[in-house]
Amino acid sequence: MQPGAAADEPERTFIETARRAQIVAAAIDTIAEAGFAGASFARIAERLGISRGLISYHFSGKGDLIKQVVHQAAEQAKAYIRPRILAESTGPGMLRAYIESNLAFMGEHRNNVIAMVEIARSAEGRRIFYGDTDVVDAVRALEHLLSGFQTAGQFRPDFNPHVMAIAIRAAIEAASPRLALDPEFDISNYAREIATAFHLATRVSDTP
Amino acid sequence: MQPGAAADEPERTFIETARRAQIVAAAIDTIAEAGFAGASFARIAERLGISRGLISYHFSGKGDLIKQVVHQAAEQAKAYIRPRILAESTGPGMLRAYIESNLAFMGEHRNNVIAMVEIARSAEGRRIFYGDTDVVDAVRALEHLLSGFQTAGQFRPDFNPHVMAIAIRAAIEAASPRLALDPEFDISNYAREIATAFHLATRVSDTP
Amino acid sequence: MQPGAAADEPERTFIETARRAQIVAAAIDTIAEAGFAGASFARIAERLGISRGLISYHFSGKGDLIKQVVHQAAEQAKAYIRPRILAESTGPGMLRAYIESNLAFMGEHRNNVIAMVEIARSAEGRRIFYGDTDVVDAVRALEHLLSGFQTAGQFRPDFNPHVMAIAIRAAIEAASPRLALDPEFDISNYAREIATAFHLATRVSDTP
Amino acid sequence: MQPGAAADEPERTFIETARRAQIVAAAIDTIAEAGFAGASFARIAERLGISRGLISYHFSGKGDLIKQVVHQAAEQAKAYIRPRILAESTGPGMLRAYIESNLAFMGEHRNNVIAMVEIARSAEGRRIFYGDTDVVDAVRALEHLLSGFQTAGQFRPDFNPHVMAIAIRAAIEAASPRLALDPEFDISNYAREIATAFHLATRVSDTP
DNA sequence: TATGAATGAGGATTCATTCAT
DNA sequence: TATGAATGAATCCTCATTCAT
Repeated sequence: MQPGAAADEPERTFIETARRAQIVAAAIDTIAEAGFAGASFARIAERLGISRGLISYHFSGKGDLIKQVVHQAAEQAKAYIRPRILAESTGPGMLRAYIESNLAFMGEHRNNVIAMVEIARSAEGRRIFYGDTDVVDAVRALEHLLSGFQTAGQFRPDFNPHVMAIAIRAAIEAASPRLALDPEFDISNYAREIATAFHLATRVSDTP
Repeated sequence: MQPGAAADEPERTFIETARRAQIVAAAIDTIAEAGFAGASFARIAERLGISRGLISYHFSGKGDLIKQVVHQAAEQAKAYIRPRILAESTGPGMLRAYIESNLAFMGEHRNNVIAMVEIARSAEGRRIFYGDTDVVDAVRALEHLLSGFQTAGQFRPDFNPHVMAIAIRAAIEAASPRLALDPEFDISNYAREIATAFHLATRVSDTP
Repeated sequence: MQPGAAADEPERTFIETARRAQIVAAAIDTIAEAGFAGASFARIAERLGISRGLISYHFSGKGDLIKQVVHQAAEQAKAYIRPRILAESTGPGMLRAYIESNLAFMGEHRNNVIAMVEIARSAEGRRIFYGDTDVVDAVRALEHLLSGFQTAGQFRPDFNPHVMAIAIRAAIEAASPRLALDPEFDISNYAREIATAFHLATRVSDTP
Repeated sequence: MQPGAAADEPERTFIETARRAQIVAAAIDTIAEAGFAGASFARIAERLGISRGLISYHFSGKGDLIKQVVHQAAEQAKAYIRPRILAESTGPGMLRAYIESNLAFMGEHRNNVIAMVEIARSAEGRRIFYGDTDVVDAVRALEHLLSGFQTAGQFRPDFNPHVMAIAIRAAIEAASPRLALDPEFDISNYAREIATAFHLATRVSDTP
């Protein structure tokens, strides 16, 4: 959850930065459309009307491009979600904000999220990020949130925060294929339902 | 949920049936091991010590093989899970049985489940099953269970059964990568936690 | 210098054996013609009128093919040269036989030798054979011959067998590019001259 | 053997001359390190911290650059070797000086020599110099030396100077890969041994 | 039934080169 | 002078599929 900055990034021209972003964006759309395995350099390049070689020119390899895809998508997601969580003060409020802002972001940036999920799910994608923190972070940060406020007494004390975090992330990510396939899928309703479900699953029990 | 037999299946010799089952089993293990994209005919054939061509001989294409993989895996899962659900009489009991038997089956047949999830998640796999019922069935059957007993007053009346079914399936399927990657993952504990969480999320509210 | 046999060679069909030999032969000619770097699968395949993929089908990679090229060429060379050396009884006789039979073989199998030298000289080729014995053997075997008969008093005692072996091999291999480029190059005359030169360079000094 | 200047060389600014020399030097080191095939413009440019394009700007093509590499290396070698030969008065003295100064230069300018040999050996390199005099010169000059003093009665009359020159050059050049690969290779000892060997091979026979 | 031979498309990547700036 | 952006050809390799045997 550390803010984006990496000290040793190579300096880049304006044009290069633009091209890289453009290619990353095209990669995101291509992955969302054709899946991770279907997102060949050829298809990405075709979408932009550039040569395959140019992608290799700007990225040191397929793995590099994929990493940038995830990085870019993750940064955007964090920028969207974090303030909405921090605007809340209670654990349950934050949990609801977490779920709803995650899904709201997904609704507004379908492809970003579809691409991330697609990458995370593919075996090759997991190989690229083997040992990388960025990916597991999503679950871990949520787990911390849960266990923190559980200790503070704002959540039911007898659930396993790790398991609960997995379940919540799974429910969020499950929206992704529906978004992609079902044009009538109502994501804000989905968000409300999920938030309520996990509110009930985590609240301190009401009877003494 | 109709039992395996389709009317227009071609007649098969004993040997052919055996070979097909053998190849499907090898495909399951290969997918579980190397991922969907990594499960080439070459690798599957190598595992069995047969020629690549033989797979093409027995299956009309890769899509056909994948369909059989899912079919075979799904049949086994149903055979395991259904009686355990039907042994229960109440809605909450059935829900708990659904969750726990699903995860128990996953624990005992890792590869079957990993393969199914791997296929369901891959874009190419989804393309193969586009419009196919087998895959959506898992969610739909659960949804029927929920809405049936919701009508009967055994579940909280104000949740959307479709959304809840998605969330439950997602939580169950999320166990798959953990099973594959984390050898210390305790699936029976995970099952208990998930069952409890969704029990709380679906029970009729206790306060008037 | 151990005879060809490798115990664990995979069994091969008649056709496969033939194809492999054919491809190796085409590779030899292509290397001789276009150099190591110029011997792409495409060019080799084109020469045979087969597809590029077929070469990949029969050989596990470029390195594998190159190894077979060297192996095949080396076996033929050994089969030609060894009996001619062993037919001699004295050190000087063997040395002359070594030089002359090497060069005679080169004259009769230009491409074989050109290919071997080309491979041995290219950086990539050396990478493939890094640590391999087959290649250094040529110098080492000669060195043993020299030092053996030097000890026996049949060669001048005060030369370094290793250095001398290098020089002799170099003189032999130097014929290769001439063979390739100069159609008028008289290799048997070259052989005689070289044999004489190194006879003089290695004989026990005639004056007491 | 004509001194460097060609009449129709284009005029060059100081900077251009410096850059060209710098690039040629980098090319030499790169070839020595990565082999001829491995010496791409990319690697050469990287070593200097300049752009690939700049090399294309200064040289009309890869062939041009390679020619300059050989030219520059050859000039340096000649400047080192010639005076050492001319300091001798007898044929055998000159031959020994030729061999020893060649090898001494190689010891002191490994990369120069390795690069030259690497180029001369590669098929692509030979293609570039097809019909070029610079390369054959090395052999031809030595051949003149041998035949001149042979006529003068200072060398054995019955050897073929052309063949002998080839053998001597080959022995000298054979040191190059050893220099590159074997850090313990003792080149001055090698030089002495070779010089002695060819002294014996070329001297007028001592017995009437 | 099963094999092994063969294809051809498509994969990422590297390369020398060109050109506007 | 020099750069950096871009190209297109060429590299090896893997894949699913076909077909004669």
